Parts: sequence; C-alpha cells; structure tokens
Amino acid sequence: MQQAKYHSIRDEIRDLIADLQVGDALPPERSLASELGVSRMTLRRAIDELAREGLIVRRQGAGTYVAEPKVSQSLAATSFSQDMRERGMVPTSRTLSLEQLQAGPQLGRRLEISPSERIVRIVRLRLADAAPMAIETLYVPLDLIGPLEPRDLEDGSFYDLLAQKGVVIDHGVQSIEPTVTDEGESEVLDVPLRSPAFLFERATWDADGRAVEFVRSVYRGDRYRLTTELY
Amino acid sequence: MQQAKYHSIRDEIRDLIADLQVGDALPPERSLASELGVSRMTLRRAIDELAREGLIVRRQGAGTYVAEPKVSQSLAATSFSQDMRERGMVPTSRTLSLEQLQAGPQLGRRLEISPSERIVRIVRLRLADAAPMAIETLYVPLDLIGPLEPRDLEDGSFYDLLAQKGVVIDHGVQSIEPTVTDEGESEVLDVPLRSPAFLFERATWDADGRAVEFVRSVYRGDRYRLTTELY
DNA sequence: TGCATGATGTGGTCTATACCTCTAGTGTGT
DNA sequence: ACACACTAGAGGTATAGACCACATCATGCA
Repeated sequence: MQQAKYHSIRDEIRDLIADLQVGDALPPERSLASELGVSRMTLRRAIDELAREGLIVRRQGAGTYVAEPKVSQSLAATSFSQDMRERGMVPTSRTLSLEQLQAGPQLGRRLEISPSERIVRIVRLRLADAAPMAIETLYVPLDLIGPLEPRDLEDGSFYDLLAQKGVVIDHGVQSIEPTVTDEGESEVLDVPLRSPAFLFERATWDADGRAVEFVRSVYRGDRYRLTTELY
Repeated sequence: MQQAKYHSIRDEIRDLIADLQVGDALPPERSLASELGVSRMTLRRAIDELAREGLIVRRQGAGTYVAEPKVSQSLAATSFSQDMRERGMVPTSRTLSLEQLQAGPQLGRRLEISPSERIVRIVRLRLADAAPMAIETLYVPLDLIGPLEPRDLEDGSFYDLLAQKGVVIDHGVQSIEPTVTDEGESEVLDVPLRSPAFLFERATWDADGRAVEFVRSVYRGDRYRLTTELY
C-alpha cells in the first residue's frame, strides 16, 4: 500500500470539516465509517490524529465536534518541511536571496565564531499548500556548506542538504518571541501591516562544536499556533 | 473499568524501560503482549503513547528501542510563580475580578464539559519583581473548587489551592500564539497599545477526565521570551 | 409543572485474526 | 572473499465484533 488508508481517510475528514462551522458535530463514527468504506477502528485512527492536532474535539456519549481551525506546530524541534508534512500540507520554498557576507559582531556572538568568518545568507519564503507561511533567514558558515546555488534548496529541506555534506546537528538553542510584521514582511507574507507574528531564532552546532546555522524566522500568527501536550 | 488497560500496560512498560539502557531493544510486541496478558492491539496502543512521548523509538522490521533521554522540556507547563522564580524574579499577584457564570458553548467545548456547568472566573494581574508581566484569566468548574474569596489567591499559587482540595492535574493541552494588546490590556500591563504579546491558552484535566481549568494568559512580549535547548 | 428514569445513541476499550512491509541475518553461488 | 537471494521475524495496517461508559432526550409518574 502506497499510503496508509487512515491517512487518506484523515484527509477526507479534513475536507468534510472544511464545510462545517466551528462547533458543528461530525457524523457518528459508525455511520462515517460505513460511508467512507472503512472499519470503525480505522476511522478512529484517522480521527485520533485530527483530535491530537486540535481540529476536532470528542465528547464521550455526545459526539465529535469541529474545533477552532488553526495550524499547529509542535514545540519539538523539527524542520519546516517535516512539520508541514506531518500536518498533511505540502511544504514548498522560494528563495528570495542568496549571498555571501562577513559574520560581523552580532552574528559572531550568536554562533560563537569569529566576526570575520565568511557566511552564506539565504532568505527563503516558506509556503504550505502554496500559501505563504513564514520568512526564514538562514546564516551558514561558508566553509561548512560551500558555495550554494538557489536550486540546491529547491526541494525544500535544508537539513537533507546538510546531511549530504556530512553535517549532523548536535545541539542548539531556540528562542521564541511575539512580534508584528513590518512592511516588507507583510507584503511577502500577504498579511496586513503589523499583524501578530512569531519570531523564532535558532542557533545550532555539530558534535565538534562548529557552528552550523543561525536561523531567524517570522511566522504568520494567523495561521500558526504552537501546541504542547502536558502530562 | 476504572482505568483503561492500556494505561496500566503503558506504566508497566515504563518500569520495564527503566531497567534498560539507551538503545536496548524491547521484547517483540507479540511476546510482550502475551507476557502481559493483553492483545497485541492493546499493547500497541500503550507503546504508541510512549513513542509519542519520545521514550522509545520504533523501527519497522527491526524492533523497538529505548530512546535518548528527554529534552526541551523547558517549554512545558509550569505555573507562573514557579516560572518566574526560575527566572530569578519574585512573583506576586493582584486579583482584578472574581465571579460565577455559566460555561457557555465555547468554554464548554474547550473543557469538554456541559455548557450549562457553573464556572468561577478569576482575572489576575501577575507581576514579576513588582512589574506587570501578564494578565491571567482562569476558568474553574464551581463544583470542583467551591466558592472562592479573593484572599484565597493572595499567596499566589493556585495549584497549591487545588492540591489542598485534593485535585491533581493529570494532563492537558496548551497553545501559544502571538497577539497584540488591546486598550484594557495595554493599560493594565503598562505597555503601548497594540504591543506584541503572547497569548497562552491551557486546558487541564484530572486523572478521572474531569475538567480542572481553562486559562487564558496574555504575556508582555517585551519582557517575556520562550527559550528551548535542543539536543 | 417538575422531576426521576429508562431508552437510545454516542464515543471508548479490547479482542482475535489476517496480511503487508521492511530489516537483518543466513546461506549459497560465484 | 564477495555479492546476491532468500527468509524469519520484527513492526505496520486493517478488519469485524463485542461490550463499556457516558450524555441526551423522551417518557411517565408524582
């Protein structure tokens, strides 16, 4: 089987939810299962995922209801591409600029490298299902990754590229703050000026302590939400 | 059934993992299921949870292995008081309002309770080193906590109060989004209108599945930042 | 009118079984 | 030695059926 049946069922239910209002009830599991031609267990597996994503809420004895429609990003560190795929969206990327420069004092401090070190700066627009989701500015030491062409980043995953070069991320720090979009960001992300947004900053190193990357990402606040499950 | 069988099985596997080293393989699912006296499907449900928690890693065709110890828990939910203390500041609190009301449809959905249930709503200004840091709106079912007086919350920790009443939080979900402050929030928090801020929403339940609280907090973006360490 | 109660239908759990896909080791032929 | 095919056994998916726990509503009694 190319794709798990519960994945396609999950997507069908997503479509179904799209036609409902927040708070509306989904059909009962037994009906929905026979409608979609799967067993109830398989249907439940699909619904389980949607419930974990927060798209729907189940109430025992009552029914299953449509919840607030928002994209969620787990707080675990994953790449943009992987994150979007896990949510059934198609991640793509458009490279806005790619240039070389010196690290400078600020970046040098963040990555714990010499300010004179040569750096590749890449600005990318990240899209999910073809809709702008985030602007990502990536700083990578030149001697780690070598010269790059925009097409090297076409297939989306920068980490695949790193892995090909034998670079493995060992540890890092990430900070998250709220911000609002400025003129340029608003235009590229297609949101009104000064819309709420997340500002992510991440610095990572490999096992030898060499700086791998510094990333500054601005995520649309209207389509992004961070969620954690607590135990 | 008091507790789901897969929950107790999950805990048994946790104990089993405690005796193993990182990278060790767990017994095959079929053996483990018969050893523990459950069906393989039930066992898998228990293992599913542990895998989601990151305690173990499954590799199709190979086996199930003990994973690297957990990381990046710094974003996990702690109370405001504890959070501030860890940041080296002195937490205090001022109760702005305290009233009873019906849950209503939205809150009912978030807490998975009846919309007609009686709720206590508490609005508190949270301060760190005497400076306003966040506005916290707390919703708690009346029959869980009983009538409250503002002075019940004076010493700051709502969770101590819950513990006194024998209420223990078992699990929950938390979401974080960027927002901007409105007029009232700006005035109370002493920041300019439409300043960037975090909006936290947290719902928690006890082990019996009873809703414990729904909390909506607005944190100043200029003084509060989330950080995670990645490994 | 108001309240208890039971019927109905919902999601929640568990089982037994079957077959698929993938990994890793074995063994054979070259 | 090496390369390859095979295979046993691991996790992954899917089914049908049974029963449980809970919410809701209609019914009927007081």
